[in-house]
Amino acid sequence: MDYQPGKFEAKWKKWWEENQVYKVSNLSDKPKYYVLDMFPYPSGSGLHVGHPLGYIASDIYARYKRMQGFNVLHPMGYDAFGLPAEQYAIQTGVHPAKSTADNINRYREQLDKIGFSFDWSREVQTSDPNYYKWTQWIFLQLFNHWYDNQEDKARPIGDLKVIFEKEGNTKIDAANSQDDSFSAAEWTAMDAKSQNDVLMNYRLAYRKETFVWWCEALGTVLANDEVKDGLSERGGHPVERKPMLQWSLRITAYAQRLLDSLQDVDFSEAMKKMQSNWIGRSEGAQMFFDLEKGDGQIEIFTTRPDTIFGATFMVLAPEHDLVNEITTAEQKKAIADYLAYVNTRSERDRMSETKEVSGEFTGAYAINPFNGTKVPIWIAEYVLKDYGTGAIMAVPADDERDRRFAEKFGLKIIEIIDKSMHPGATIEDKVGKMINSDFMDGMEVVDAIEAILQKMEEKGIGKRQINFKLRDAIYSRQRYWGEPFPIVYDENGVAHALPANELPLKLPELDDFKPASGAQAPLARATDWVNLPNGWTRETDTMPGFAGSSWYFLRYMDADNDDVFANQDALNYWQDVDLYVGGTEHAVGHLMYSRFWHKFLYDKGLVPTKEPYKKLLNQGMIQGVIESMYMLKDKVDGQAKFVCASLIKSGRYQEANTTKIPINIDHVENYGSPDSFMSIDSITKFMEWRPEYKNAIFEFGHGIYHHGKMDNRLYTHSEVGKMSKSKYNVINPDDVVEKYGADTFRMYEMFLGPIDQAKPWDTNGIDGVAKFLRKLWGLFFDASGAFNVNDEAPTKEALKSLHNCIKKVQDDIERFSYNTCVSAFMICVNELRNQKCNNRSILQDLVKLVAPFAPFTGEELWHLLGNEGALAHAEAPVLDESHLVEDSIQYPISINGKKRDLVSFPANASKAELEKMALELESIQRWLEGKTVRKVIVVPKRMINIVVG
RNA sequence: GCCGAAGUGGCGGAACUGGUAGACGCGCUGGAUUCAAAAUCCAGUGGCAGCAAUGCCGUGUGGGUUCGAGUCCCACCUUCGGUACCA
Repeated sequence: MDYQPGKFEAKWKKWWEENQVYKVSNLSDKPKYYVLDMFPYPSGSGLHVGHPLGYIASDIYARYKRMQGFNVLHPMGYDAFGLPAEQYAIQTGVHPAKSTADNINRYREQLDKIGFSFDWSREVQTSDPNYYKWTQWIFLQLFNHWYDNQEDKARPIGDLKVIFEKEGNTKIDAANSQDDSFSAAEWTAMDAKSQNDVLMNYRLAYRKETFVWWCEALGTVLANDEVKDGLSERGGHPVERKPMLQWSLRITAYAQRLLDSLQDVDFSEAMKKMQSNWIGRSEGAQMFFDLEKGDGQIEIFTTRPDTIFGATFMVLAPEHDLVNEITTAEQKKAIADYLAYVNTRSERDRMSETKEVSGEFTGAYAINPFNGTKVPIWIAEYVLKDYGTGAIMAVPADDERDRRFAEKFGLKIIEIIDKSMHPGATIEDKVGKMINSDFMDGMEVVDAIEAILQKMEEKGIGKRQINFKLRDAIYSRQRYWGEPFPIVYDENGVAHALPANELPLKLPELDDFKPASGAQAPLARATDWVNLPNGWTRETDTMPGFAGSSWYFLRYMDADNDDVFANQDALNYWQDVDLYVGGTEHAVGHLMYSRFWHKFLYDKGLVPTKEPYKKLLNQGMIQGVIESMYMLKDKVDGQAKFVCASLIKSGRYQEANTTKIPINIDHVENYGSPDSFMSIDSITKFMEWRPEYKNAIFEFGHGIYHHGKMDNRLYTHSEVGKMSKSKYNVINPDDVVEKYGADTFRMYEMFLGPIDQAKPWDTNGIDGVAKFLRKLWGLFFDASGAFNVNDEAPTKEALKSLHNCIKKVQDDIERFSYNTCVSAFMICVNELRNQKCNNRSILQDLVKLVAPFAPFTGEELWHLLGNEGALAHAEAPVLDESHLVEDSIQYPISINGKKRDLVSFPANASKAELEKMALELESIQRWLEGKTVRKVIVVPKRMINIVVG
């Protein structure tokens, strides 16, 4: 019988489901193992060939561990809230819940076809009220806690009230955004609203007017990690800095712990680096500069307090609070003009022109606390409101930006470090001898830093401080399709938590999902829902995408629980995720947030581990080949004709031959000459640049691609890039599964290369894997096509082939080297074929060994062999090294490191014997003529090297 | 700029702790089978020279360490990913 996976895949899929083969219990004597995938956002375009890569890798590991005797939790779910569904709703009126459900069904169908061993009874959907009930609940816990820096953990907000009553806020060391200090008496004298306003500045989930990234096109604010290069990560729309009243999460309270425990997790170095850069810890000093006039002070942060004698001016961020106050009458206009200029500039402008310096003098001066010199105070864009204190002391002698600024505006530069002993050293290297620096003169930089810190503390001018780049996470989104905040406001605008028994607070029904007027979220339209009978109102913003994904892995442990987010027995059994598989794109978003939530829950005693993920495996992206756009140089009917190769290649050219498709224009950007080739992306840009081409049409050439030859008027270009709908290079796994079978698809994705490497999808090689599965199948059948295995004792050579394979595959699975596993299988099957092996015990072990990679084929053969239960729960074959023992070993023999012969010697030969035998070889003798043997290196079982001179 | 990863045949990639470079697969070439094609099977396949045995050269570039380097060290080049007026 031929290998026809289509004939049995559906059967086993059904059988697995009916027998709940992959359902896993929280009660087991076996050791636990938790294999998790980053759950997908169910987009409208379905899965492409890149999505399953990680899922296949994790599934192989889950199946492998299961057969090794572990109780394996391997769940799947959907990150179901999100912007695309909402935008689709705005365009079409289809409710996001409906389109999301449709997409989920499609995803499920696609996933099922690939044969994953997910326990679907634990499925979660973040948009399900039974799930987001607990997202809201955890949010309220954050709302009801503050962070005690002394104890280094979160504590209930009630504790803080007690502290304030006793001693005000002057002694407590808490993570906060409270500007003013107050005594116990002042606290007691405050009215309820003022007290609540103060408490808000200590909560781990707090509401405050802050500068946020506002995206006009999306009609919502975005978090730091959702903004890239001044554009929104989703959609690539411009964003601007804007002060708004928003909810935030005080992730900064956990900055140090998030950094420290990176040491305890098994993430790639690159991933750790990315996270620690994002956290951005820097050690330095906080210092105060008195203003020349009045009794105000400017607070600055610097990592180089030693350079203070070179501080010849100061710079404030344009948005700094003091700017207005200190600007002198004669500079008022200049400063106002500069601020106006700053306002006209988009974030993108600001980022793209970092070489261009701009700024303005406030007219005011500050006093250098060490030598009493008067230094002018400027404002400039290059100082950021967000970082440090939004103010710096500028040391033009040793800071690149300060120097550029000083040079442009003719400010004084005082050299303070003699780096003549260290040519090429930069300020980062912290080397050199101090000069012009009073008591520090002659000191090495590192000693100077310590000396000035001490002096500073003595004089009370400043103190040591640690600063982080990490910002608090903006947690409000002006959207419909997200978790509603379980928050209501009283008539004074004070935020109150909904009582737990009112959770989940469900999303109200709407038929218009567009943002309401101003920066109001769509929910503001649901007036019945917003306005409560007692005159209170609900929060109308919703939570961001990372809310639901910050804790979903915990819900899988106990997915149906209505009383708690997951019960303690389940949490204590499953503990944490042993293996987490997903893409690097979540390095600073999801992974940071979920680590933060986990640590908070740990502080509360609600989870047993400090970190959620023990090991992280990043799968590389499967890329598509982006084919160029060809362009005919001449015009037809007054219109330029464009030919898109990717459409031809994707097989849609037939339809395209007869259809003319207008080009979509959504980018505005100049593009070069139309005579050169263009990528499909750039064509849209080009069209905008040259509107006369606006009505040009796609024409799909035929005959061009098939013959591998280009019309000489056409230009071609192809590159590797992201697989995406807009690039017409998406490969649908369904088609591959349809054509070759799920197991071929699975194995081919693994065979493509190392799992963590990005690689372009290339269907060309898939035949090799398909052939392999046919050969494997063929071992079980005779020439007439009848199932035929024998029960005799296996031959020595068959055992050797099998156990070689077991050894290699088990080693390689452990180090996630799946591509080499596949080649080990190929080698084994080729050998068994040559041996004409159809021995039952050999083949049965082989089936068990390939089972994690090829579950459908494995299951079919397993049952053909007469087994009853599910292959997934069979025991993995056990390696017996005794089958691998060799009588003789092939030794490469080298002269001076160059291989000259390859000879087989007995495996048990001693070093001396090997040396003697090697030297006596005729093939070696001829190289030794007239030379002296100086040394012979023998590495038993490896090689022999003869050194002559 | 800074941080990280990677450069190996025509292609995807192997070589785990320094020890036979190119496993396995694709592609290609020749052959078998076939009326023919597909599929299948067999053989070959890093480059150069040679009928061959064999020799020389070969892991981005240049140097070094070593009996021996794709692997270790130094300098550089290229590509990809992250990040960027972070004081």
